[in-house]
Amino acid sequence: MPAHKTAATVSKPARTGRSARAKAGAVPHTTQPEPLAEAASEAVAVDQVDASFLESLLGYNARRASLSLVGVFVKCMEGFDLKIVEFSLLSLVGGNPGITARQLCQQLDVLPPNMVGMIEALARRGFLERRPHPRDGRAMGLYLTTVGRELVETAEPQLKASELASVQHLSAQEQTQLMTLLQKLYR
Amino acid sequence: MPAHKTAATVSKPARTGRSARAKAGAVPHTTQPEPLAEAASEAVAVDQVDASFLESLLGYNARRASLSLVGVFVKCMEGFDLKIVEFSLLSLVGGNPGITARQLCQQLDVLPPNMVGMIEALARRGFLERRPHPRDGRAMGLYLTTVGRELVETAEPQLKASELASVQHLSAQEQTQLMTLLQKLYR
DNA sequence: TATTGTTATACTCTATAACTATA
DNA sequence: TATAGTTATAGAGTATAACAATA
Repeated sequence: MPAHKTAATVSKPARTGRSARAKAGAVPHTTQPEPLAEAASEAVAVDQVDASFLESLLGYNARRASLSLVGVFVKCMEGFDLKIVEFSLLSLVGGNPGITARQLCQQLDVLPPNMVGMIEALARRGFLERRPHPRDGRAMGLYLTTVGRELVETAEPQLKASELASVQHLSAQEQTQLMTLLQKLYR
Repeated sequence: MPAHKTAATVSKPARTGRSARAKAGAVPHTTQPEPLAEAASEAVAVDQVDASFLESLLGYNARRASLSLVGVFVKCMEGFDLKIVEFSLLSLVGGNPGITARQLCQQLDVLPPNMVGMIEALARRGFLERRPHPRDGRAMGLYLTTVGRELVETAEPQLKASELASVQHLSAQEQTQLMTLLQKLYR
């Protein structure tokens, strides 16, 4: 079952600063019905937003980091007029000639009804084609066309380069560590 | 401007293995019109999907790691019937009494028209309330109700605990390194 | 009986235009 | 003139149900 559907939680760089939370008084754990943190109906203004709790969450940071890299990905694929999922699909077909729609659904976490249009659109653009599956009469194998192959062979190294450029401020060791730690999180 | 809109690229654990790509023959960079990688109309079957290129991308790994933690987040918030963005909103209001809808939009990367319903829904559920802004007649300051505060004060530590439990297979040093490296990616 | 691909459709999320009240 | 909040609406993404053909 899909693990997406996880909209906005993170976006712009958040300011540090303790203004508002300090003003409200650290929210004690004691159960005092009165006084409330902000009196009866006091109205105050927030100058600098304090997002320190969210920023302390690993998930928050992982999501922001992911969005940052997704941005690199998106920008790079714009030149090819491909969405991330479309590029990923073509890359998988390129690496797995004869792959079925069902297998792509599992890899890309796309439901079968939503995969249909995606494949058809890419086929209409001349990037891939369907052939009967050799062993399963229900399924269709997917293959890159020559144009599709050229696209993937151009896009893949370009993407790697963009990604590398975007993490140039990390040392080689840090890049390796990061990759290792990320994989530890989900594998 | 929002940085989302980045659907499926990643999901289930991908198998390692070189089956299909090896069979297709490493896709040489030379421009030989014939033979194509998969002959004229050869149909082959893919047994084990090879996602090694995608897996070599930092963005792919970051997204999968993020989705994994988002899963922890979602599961933890289910008990409170809160979406991630709703919890984040309440947490921000808790830490920033008097925060405006506009400030929340910037923090959470939600567009103003979409913020309206979210705030109203949480207000209707009795978690927060609006009061006139002390200095800006156009704006409304947001404040947690007592119920809302209790919710946040219960949910926040519970979330921290869930997150910690989900990364128990990482050493304390690795957890710190990971946090640092993630922040280096987007800050 | 279970699975692949497919259609139709509903629901959620995200985005744009435009209006009002105030700064 | 610009901004905060709001309404209406369009669009993209994601979800379920159901069907035909094949396993």
